[in-house]
Amino acid sequence: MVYTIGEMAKMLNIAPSALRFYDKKGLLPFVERSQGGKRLFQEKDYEWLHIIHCLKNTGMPLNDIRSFIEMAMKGDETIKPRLELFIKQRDFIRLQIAGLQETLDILEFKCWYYETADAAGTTSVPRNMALEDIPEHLQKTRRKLQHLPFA
Amino acid sequence: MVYTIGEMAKMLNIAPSALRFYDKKGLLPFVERSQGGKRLFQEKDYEWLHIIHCLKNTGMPLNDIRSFIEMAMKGDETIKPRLELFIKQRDFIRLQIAGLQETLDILEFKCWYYETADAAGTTSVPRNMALEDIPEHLQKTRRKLQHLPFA
DNA sequence: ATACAACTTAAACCCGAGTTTAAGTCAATA
DNA sequence: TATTGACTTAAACTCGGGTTTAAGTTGTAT
Repeated sequence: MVYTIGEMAKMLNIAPSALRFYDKKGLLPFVERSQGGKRLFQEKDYEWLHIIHCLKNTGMPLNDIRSFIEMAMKGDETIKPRLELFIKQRDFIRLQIAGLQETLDILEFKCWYYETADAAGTTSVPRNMALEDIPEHLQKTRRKLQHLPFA
Repeated sequence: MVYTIGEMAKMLNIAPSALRFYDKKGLLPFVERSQGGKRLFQEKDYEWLHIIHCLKNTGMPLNDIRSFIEMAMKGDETIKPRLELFIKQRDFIRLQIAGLQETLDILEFKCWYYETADAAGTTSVPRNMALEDIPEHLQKTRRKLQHLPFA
């Protein structure tokens, strides 16, 4: 079963122009062409594109994805660099999650803050609330935010 | 205590040009000027900038941050829109974290996969390994990745 | 008073990640 | 065979988020 670029784009739920763009950037060296020059996507290409999608989800730049694809197509001699690339990306994602978790703590505090302010009609109520009157799971964040003002 | 743009930039560990850029985009309406037109950053402005930094960390676009700053400066009449903005951003971050967690699972599987391939000298070893021989915490991800090829 | 570093602005430039446009080709159907 | 819709390319454009450059000003130290 082969697919045109439009069909494949629909299956992936992205624009055909994005696929052409990836191809131009060297991310799709595996895609074959018809006599007339049209791209012919195979089943296996869908899997490649799925991998590309995953890597994109991790925030990996297109250039790095291209390197990975090139390496992966070379076979077993490139196991080590591929491993290193994934380790780097894994560590990067761990950091990203940790950062977002801190941010989420702050946002949850802010939500409580403004819900309380909304109920009271003024931000002075949550702003001046004693630490022990604040919901327990927010107290740690509140202490971290000590040095911050109202906002 | 007031600071010049250069001092403030150093405290925040960003380029002065970034601060001017934020100012131009309307993110710093609170910053005052000297007679000569130089920006004078106050202690409280550091706190504002800290908030901006947090919001940027959440992936909030500068335009949304500007709205937030404008609202926050207006006082109690804008409690509700600020609350809504934070709820929106909190939910967005929750989704972002969930997505990254899935991605991390995949990357951890890939790291194991290539470590095993590296030890064996070929990807065929992890590729053809029976599900029950795979480390337990990776089995779920492996099942999810069933439909994928080698890579 | 002058030099000098650090500031000011507007405008141009850069980057990644695409989208849009223009001009042309392919191939299935009427 | 002519039309039509989906494809092709190169090049221009977009957008967010800045950085760089050029020309000029401030204000402090000598």
